[in-house]
Amino acid sequence: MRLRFSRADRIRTTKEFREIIRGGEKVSARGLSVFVQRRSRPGQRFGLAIASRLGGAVTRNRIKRRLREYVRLNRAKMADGVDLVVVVHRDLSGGDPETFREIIAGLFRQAGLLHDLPPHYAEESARRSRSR
RNA sequence: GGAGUGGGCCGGGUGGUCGCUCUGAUCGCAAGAUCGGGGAGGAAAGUCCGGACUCCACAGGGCAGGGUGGUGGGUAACGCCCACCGGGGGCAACCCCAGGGAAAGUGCCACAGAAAAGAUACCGCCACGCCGGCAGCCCUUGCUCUCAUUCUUGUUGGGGGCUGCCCGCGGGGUAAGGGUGAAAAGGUGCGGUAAGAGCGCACCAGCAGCCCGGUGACGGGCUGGCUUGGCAAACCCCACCCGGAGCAAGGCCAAAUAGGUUCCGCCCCCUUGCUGUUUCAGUGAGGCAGAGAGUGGCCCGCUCUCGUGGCAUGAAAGCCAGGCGGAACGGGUAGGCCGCAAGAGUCCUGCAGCAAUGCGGGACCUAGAGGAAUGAUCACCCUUCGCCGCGAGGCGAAGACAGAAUCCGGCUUACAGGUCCACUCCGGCC
RNA sequence: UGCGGGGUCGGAUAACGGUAGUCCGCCUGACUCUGGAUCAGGUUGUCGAGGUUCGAGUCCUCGCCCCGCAG
Repeated sequence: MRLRFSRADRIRTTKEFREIIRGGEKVSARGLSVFVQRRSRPGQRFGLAIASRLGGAVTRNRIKRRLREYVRLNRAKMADGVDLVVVVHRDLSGGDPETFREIIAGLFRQAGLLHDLPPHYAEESARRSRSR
């Protein structure tokens, strides 16, 4: 499986965001929240939201890009048939990428979305499958 | 070499892998795939000004409101830029200035001070007049000294006059002085005067007129009368500018649901009492074929409601209104597409101009997202710092401010570090 | 995108352009066996940078931050 994350995989309208946040199940940990709405159709869709008081456009974009990169590399191991909205309330732009990944993986595992291996194994297997 | 002033440029590089997005070609019914190409900034920022563009409004002008404010030029326009003038700062290069009007009017100037602006004001100074006191001199008179005396001496006895000084009062002159204040009625000096005063004179500051230079702000010279506090980023006056809203502008396509307009169809049957009374209409009761609602798990049953109203007519047809069902049309919401990337464009260059800039010539095409792309990772190099090492070098860390959202011209603010040019001052050497 | 309002001690809130107050808090002392209450004294502030003015919390310009409104 190719590791992609394109426009069709994103939640793109205010109405859908509101629906998922209103009706979804909420799990929070370490400055992050995720709202989960289960769907009957297959596939996952993600909406990423960064609180505007966390900083300027540069820091918010940095957080969002890191988050998106994590989702791109790891969504194959995550539950199917869900819509997710991930909300960031804390500035995670500092610090090294490894701890950032651990924080997100912890949240997803707590929400019961990530059934698989710990994150560094996931990284490792991803790299192996790439080189293969 | 040191210190500084003004201006320009850059602001990590190369390669590999995995992605995102736009686009060209090919393949594919489509989803998409393959190959090729493009993909943040000097401030993209703040949104402080000015335009382009779009829609609305509009005969012309004014008021209100807002903005700008030395002069000349540049520009599509500006609160921007250039040059110059005036003022201020710096030894200098150079920098800073909302820099029109205070004699149109209103207002304010705390504390202190006589007074903060109408100087008929207060204190003071000055001469004059009056009252009083003191001192000196003179006149007169009493007493005394003396044997005596009109003389002389003495007298802190009385009266009068003159002069000087002092206190008070009166009506005048004066604006020199008043030490407070951020600021004091042009300043300094000489003359002058009862005392004084631009009262007169010289210089300085300022004002007005004339002449000369300059497009002009203004500068220089001469002459004159002697003179006007500050604040307009207080109200205000003057000159000039401004129609309003904004790409979520605006245009096109266009579901579902509700509503609008038009058209078509349907709005009933049986028995019987009463009223008008030919059919028929109204009204009441029943039948229970039909529709709807409620109830019971369903068929079915039970209960309730509906099964038109008006005009017109001898009557029907008809017309108007209403209800139900169906079709079409238009507006419009979600959503989609356009607006939206060839432009006051970028680079090189000639001419005009002190310059801003203008007029030409040549070459080039350079982001286009929309809950919002431009990222992640690895290796090598570059810069800086720390540690180790005598050293060559090794290890580790860091690499500014910041992210397009219709576009453009400015302003302002943020910014590690690097680099280039011109100029000024100081020191040294030749 | 276009508007509007506002930043004053630790908190709340006043102040014509003229000495920055008031309440709560905090500290010290008095009172009390101690604490509380009470009384007296003290502490700390105009969002930042420029400008106008003799003088700025107040007026002007620029910046920073907060809150709100409209589509």
